[in-house]
Amino acid sequence: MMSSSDDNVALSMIDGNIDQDDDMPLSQISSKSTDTTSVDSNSTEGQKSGSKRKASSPTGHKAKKVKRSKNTVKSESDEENTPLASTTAPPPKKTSKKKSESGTAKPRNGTKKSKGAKSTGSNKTDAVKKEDEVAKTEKDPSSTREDEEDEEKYKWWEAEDVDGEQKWESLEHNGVIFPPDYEPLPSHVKLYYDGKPVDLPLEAEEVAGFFGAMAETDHAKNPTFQKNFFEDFCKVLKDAGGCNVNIIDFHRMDFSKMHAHFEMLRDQKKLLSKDEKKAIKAEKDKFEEPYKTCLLNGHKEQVGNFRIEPPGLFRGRGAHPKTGKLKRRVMPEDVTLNLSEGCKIPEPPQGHKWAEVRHDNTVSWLAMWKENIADSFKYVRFAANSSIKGLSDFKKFETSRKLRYHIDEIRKDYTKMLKDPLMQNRQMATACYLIDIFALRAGGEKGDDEADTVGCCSLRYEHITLKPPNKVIFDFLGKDSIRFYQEVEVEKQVFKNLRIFKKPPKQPGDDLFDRISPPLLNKQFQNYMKGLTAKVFRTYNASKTMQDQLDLIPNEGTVAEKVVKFNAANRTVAILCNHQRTVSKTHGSSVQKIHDKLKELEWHKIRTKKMILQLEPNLKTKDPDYFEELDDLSKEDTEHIHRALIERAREAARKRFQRENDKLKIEDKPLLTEKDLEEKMEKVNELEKEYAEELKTGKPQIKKSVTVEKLKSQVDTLTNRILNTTFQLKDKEDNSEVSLGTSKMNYIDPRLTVMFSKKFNVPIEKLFTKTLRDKFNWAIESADENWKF
DNA sequence: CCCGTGACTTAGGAAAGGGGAA
DNA sequence: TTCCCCTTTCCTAAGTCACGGG
Repeated sequence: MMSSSDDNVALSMIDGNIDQDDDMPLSQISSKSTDTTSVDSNSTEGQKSGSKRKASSPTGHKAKKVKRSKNTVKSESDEENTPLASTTAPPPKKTSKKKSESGTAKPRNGTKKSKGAKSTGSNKTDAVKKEDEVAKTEKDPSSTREDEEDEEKYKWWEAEDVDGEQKWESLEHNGVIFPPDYEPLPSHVKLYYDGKPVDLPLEAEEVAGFFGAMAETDHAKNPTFQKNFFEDFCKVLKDAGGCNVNIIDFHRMDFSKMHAHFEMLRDQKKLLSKDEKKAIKAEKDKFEEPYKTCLLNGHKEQVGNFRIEPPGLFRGRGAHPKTGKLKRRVMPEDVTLNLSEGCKIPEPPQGHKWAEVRHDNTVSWLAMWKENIADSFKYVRFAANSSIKGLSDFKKFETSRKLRYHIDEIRKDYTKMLKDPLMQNRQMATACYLIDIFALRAGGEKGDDEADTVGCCSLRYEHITLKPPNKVIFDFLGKDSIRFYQEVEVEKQVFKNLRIFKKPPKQPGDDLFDRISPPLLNKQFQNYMKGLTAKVFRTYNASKTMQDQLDLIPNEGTVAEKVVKFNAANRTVAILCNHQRTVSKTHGSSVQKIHDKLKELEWHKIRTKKMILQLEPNLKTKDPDYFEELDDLSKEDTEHIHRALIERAREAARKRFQRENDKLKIEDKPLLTEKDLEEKMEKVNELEKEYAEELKTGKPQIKKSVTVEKLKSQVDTLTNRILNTTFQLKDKEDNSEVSLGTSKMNYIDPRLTVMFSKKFNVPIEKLFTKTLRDKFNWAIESADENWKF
């Protein structure tokens, strides 16, 4: 499928003379140093040339990653870096913000009015405002900060900025919650092997149980998952002393009894009465209370994940080589706490001790442990509504917002650099283009023991297909193994470059961008603006897109309509960022259901109109438009609807019968008999006959009491419902595989949403859920209807 | 100067909750 | 009022990126 013809031949030379060798994939160059500078990499070359990655499978999956040595091309330094470098015109003003000035300083321009006025008195010296470009004039007496400890939320954005390096002054918390100890299964619930019950030691039973609980999931059917699980299970079993059966083959194990047991437990839980559930919840809440919050600089703040992750089987996403491995139980001895020196240290669980207690105020985690799958750290952190998270979120958006002062120049520069004679620079420019235009992620290198996913810099030969004159088809798995598939048109020069990046001897499995890497890219970006990295482009372009989309919405219509339009704008952003969700298993049927409902509503409406005509036949000539749709439904459709209605009526009758009987049984009264049921059914049968007749004559029966007025109002109601349902259907289909939440939560500057809410008079509750309102409280309180990204 | 480590953001799916239709 | 489905929240995996030490 990689149509080689297009890709490989005739690489029209780019303008400028390009050193032949410069075009050679790095991995092929052996000792010559082409890039003027460098490539003195000979040292490393040896290994490289031999080890180039090959596609290991027809599908083009990588075989193994070889570290590439980046040294090689060192930055062509400076001067020939026309680059993306420097010259950058400094943005207007803006000098102010450096973090360095902790405290004091700054409120450059003030605030937007009013809002602030509410409780706290107004002046926000705050970080938020201070950044505000809108030069409003009010000055701002450096404010008095309130010290009240009001338990109501501490408004960090109205306080002085805090310096960057240090994350907190004081931090006090109650530690973490450990998962409950393993509870052995009842003795009759067992794993079976070759049909025989297995007596497992507790440690192994627990692991078997992890699998048993998920026996019916897709994970459990995945061979890699099974293999990894089985290896770890066998190891645990062996370490625990083995069991009565010699277990050597995963497929001879039978988890069905275990699985049934867990299902039963779940059902049981579901069956608890409302009160019981409530009581359990209350107890749980009470227990968790102390862990939910902590004291940060004297202010109460929420903790995010205060629960240590329970043991289980690792559920990797996509084709993860380690999926199914045992995630071992985390003990207090694995956990490092971080809090203020001198404050009370939370007690570790009975008989245990903490791995370490640290007092590092340059980090923002409360506790940490090492996880055994990827050997990386897990952290207990503040919740999204905390000041620490809020501040860094705010900074993130401010940084991306500043990109607007540089974006023109950046675009100009990379466009120019697309033709640079130096291969590395062309790669750099092309990558910038892709990141900027298609919102690709940076794409760092990944290991063999991770899922094979890519971003910009790690794109490989097989991930793009070129169709002259300038069409590119991207098809690769990105973060979370979500597919990125797009057929797009690109700048002529980008197309040429990509073709060169695929030039032989490159082949499937090879990196397109073999001379650059995210760090290199980011280093260039820093030349334009402090804090500028690849990911900032995603934030910038997402928020910019949102702003532009919102600007197109007319300020009219009902709240519901405006919300729909807002969501449409949101959707544009989500599509830009490729935020997907798997269509729910029930999606197809639920769409079908809405279709059916729609048909039924139409039928109902037509039928009602027919009734009107029966009452007053001359209306048809008076208002032909109104009765135009009378023949819209085919006989088959009508019949189909009739049948569905009848069937539903029967079903309902049966259910009602059942329910009544259940009730009578409890009350110990005589039950209804089959005959009673038949009676009920008889009514339905009559209806059926009525419909059959109606189908023949086309004339519905009319009850005595109806009037034309009543019928007309029924028609109106139906018309409305049809309209609403149609909208609902469209929304559902448009949204079926797009996830709006991720962009709303991470990419769209929340002040845009707040601006929309205020300007369009849409209650913020319609746009932000409770959690998002908490998380973005700073935005809600600081942006007004004129705010601009 | 790497390159591994550490810390932090971003991400989709599962579970829980809640509100509307029957 | 119950039940079901959609929305929200929880969970934790999977990215990005800076930095420090050999």
